[in-house]
Amino acid sequence: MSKIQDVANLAGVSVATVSRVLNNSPKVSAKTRLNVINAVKELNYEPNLLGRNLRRSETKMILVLLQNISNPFYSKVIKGMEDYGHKNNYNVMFCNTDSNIEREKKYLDLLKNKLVDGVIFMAPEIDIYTMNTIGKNYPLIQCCEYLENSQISRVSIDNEKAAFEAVEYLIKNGHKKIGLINSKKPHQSSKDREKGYRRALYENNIQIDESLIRYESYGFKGGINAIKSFVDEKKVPDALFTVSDIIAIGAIKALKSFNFNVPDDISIIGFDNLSISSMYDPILSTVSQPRYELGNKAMELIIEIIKNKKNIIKNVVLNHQLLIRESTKKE
Amino acid sequence: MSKIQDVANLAGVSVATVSRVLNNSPKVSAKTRLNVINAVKELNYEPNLLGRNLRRSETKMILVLLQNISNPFYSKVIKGMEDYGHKNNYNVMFCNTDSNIEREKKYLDLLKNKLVDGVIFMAPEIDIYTMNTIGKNYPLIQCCEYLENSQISRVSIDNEKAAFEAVEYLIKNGHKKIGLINSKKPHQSSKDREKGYRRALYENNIQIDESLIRYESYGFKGGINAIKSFVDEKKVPDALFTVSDIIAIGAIKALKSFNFNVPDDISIIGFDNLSISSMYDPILSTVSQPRYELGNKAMELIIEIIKNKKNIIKNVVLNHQLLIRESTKKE
DNA sequence: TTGTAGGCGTTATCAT
DNA sequence: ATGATAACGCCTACAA
Repeated sequence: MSKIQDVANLAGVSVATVSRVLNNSPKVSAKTRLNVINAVKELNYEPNLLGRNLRRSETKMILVLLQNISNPFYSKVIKGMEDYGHKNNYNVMFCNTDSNIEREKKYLDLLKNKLVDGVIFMAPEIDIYTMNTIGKNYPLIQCCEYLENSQISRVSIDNEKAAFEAVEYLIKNGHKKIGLINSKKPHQSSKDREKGYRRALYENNIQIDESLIRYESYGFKGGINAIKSFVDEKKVPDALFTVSDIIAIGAIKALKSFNFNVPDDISIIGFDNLSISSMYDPILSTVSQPRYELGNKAMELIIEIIKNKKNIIKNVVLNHQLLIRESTKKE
Repeated sequence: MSKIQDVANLAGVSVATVSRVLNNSPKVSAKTRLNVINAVKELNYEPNLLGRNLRRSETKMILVLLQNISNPFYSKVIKGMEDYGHKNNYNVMFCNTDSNIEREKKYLDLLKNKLVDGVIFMAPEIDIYTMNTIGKNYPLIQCCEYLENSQISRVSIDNEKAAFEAVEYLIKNGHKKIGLINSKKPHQSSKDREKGYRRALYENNIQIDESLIRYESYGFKGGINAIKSFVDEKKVPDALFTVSDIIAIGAIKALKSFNFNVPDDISIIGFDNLSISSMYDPILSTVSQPRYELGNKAMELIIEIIKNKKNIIKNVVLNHQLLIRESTKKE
């Protein structure tokens, strides 16, 4: 494996000149540059970036911490991050925390150990104090999910408003007994979506019936369990808002098994517009987040912090969209 | 940000001793070790791994190249890789190639630039010659998908046999007009699955009817299109084998829209046992790959290569499983 | 058991 | 425009 000195020898120049050529410095004569380039080719030279990284004290690598990479929600967010990152010569590394705080902390060591230049959180597990402390010393951004009141910039949608609109749509279309299936885990987005649900009922003079609210695991089974418990209690809502598509799909599957028809008997609105939601039968009405843009923006913000070394706290809110499709009955 | 020298100063020892403590060298007196540890804590010292990596010329980082991280097939494979990697002090980095050869080559630079210690391919785009060449100089492994006859170790299932068994099951249960929906992209696994399909028909004395075979995009739409074309040609099979669950689900969705019942009118067997396949209605019969183990083994192999520096070509074949569920009619 | 010092491969400053 | 050389932070002979 050849190193910069070998190239220098072959080209008959100093390592400094080789380095200049490699880094596109303008102060190299055309002739020398050509010499060097030929030597590089002849030796099949590949710069050892460990040396460069140490010297420059940067890695051009961003770490993205998410709950689990296989969550379909992330796919477009990831794309948005990668695109912006690559355009700016950054590589992006995605790591699963599995909602495990120890694991998250382990990954944060990559930051402290200078192996990555910045971290984007998509589902922070650490407490707000730790997050703020790390954020004082290292570039940090929160994307989609976040700790409220933290001193760390974030980009997300307005979850409260989105939920409000979804539930209001159900109300405007004649539904009265509107249930909520929320996640057991009290993420900020879930809390906000529940707030929106409650406000929509409140502002439309519908008494909130706590027996129509369920807190379940965030997934297919959560939806199934919620429906089972509604059926058990012989009190099935005439419409449902769920904090995720995957919960909604579980709910639909369970409703079918109890011979309820969606949307004729029950309307359902999910959240996130996952690809599966348009494959399902019926195609799910849902709230769509601008996932690509969320990722893109998060990457923009972190690179900005890295470059500017200063940290102005920003709360970027992007627009969501209510998608009405087959799982909701129109009045 | 403190460095090793600061710790040494505070502890009243040399940097060598600090380094020894950090690396758990046994030749440090208990007292000195304690001193150092205290100094480390007091200064909140975090070693700069860029220095270490350069010095040791390793990063303890494995790069996994896959088509797209959001493909649900990968989720458990990824978990298997991470678990084995972490247990052996390796970090794992997953990157999307989007089936783009340029992008793949770009990521391979991380290997040449010494930023990762090895690469696992899950859907190689580069040609066999390039792969072999790189494999001569750097640790490489193929997982699930692979280039046949390459000089690079791999771990996968026996796709031909798995397909054979699936199709034979359909035959044994009374189906005669058995269609195949394959992927347009001629990946090795798809080719092998088609081989298995053909062999099953052949060995059971069923004439292969090429008009029952479709090559479509690898996804939901592929399944839909295939069914549309069968219906257009007024020649719908009485059973279908598809090379992926997601194609199978597209097919089911389309069949429903044409008022075919699965499995009463048509039996379908997919491939991969994606989580969505057990959420669907009907629950999909499919071939399950030991995805966690595939990932685990691939990681084991690459770490082995890295440690041993020698490269014995291995073809590891793990066992698949035919899962018969709701989308197939029993005779 | 501990310290000294050289070197990993690169970049960047300062001469020339 | 080019070269010599000192870092970057760490590890590890080798010496003591």
